[in-house]
Amino acid sequence: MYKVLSQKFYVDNPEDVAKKLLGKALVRRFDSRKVVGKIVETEAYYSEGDPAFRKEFLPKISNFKQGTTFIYMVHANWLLNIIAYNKIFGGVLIRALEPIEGIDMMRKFRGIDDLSNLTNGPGKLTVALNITNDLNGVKVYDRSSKLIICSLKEEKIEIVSAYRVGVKEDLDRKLRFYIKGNSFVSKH
DNA sequence: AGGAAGATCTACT
DNA sequence: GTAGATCTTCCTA
Repeated sequence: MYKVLSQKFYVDNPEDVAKKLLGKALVRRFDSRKVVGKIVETEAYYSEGDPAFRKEFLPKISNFKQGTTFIYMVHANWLLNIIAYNKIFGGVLIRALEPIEGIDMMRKFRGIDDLSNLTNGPGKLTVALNITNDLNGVKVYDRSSKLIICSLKEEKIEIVSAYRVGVKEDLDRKLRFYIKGNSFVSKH
């Protein structure tokens, strides 16, 4: 049902990968079950010329290949990024999901029932999929990983571009992308 | 030891 | 929808 995207998918500008990831499935595998969400909101970050990029991370991650995860803590939340770049090193922050499968497990991990509040934010979705530090550096293009990204049935979507959320100093470019009309987007 | 960080929750207008 | 408190790890001194 889910087809894993190859590593090539992530060899591209963060900006383009961020757009291409919309509508794809983020799959969290457990021993016998899985939790799946459709990616509905992303943001692109560049390691150069981007004030919002946290340079102090660079020494640790600059050798990360395209298609690996980079997970870090901000304000008591684990945030999930996928390394993606062509020339200039960068990544894509996954900001929101639409729950597809394993919704009961998401509810359990989040400790709440409200479906619309399970995965509509970068820190919420990591809780809902039980993503923490120990999934840092995982290959999302390897089907044996605990976290993978797959294609879903093609759907026609409209992409909205916007300024990034929460960054202290943003660029004069719209690097946040989300699926128009989707109710799981974190901020409209 | 202290501060910063790309967020979330709650309690309001 | 905004404002303020608080969340936890990591980095710098």
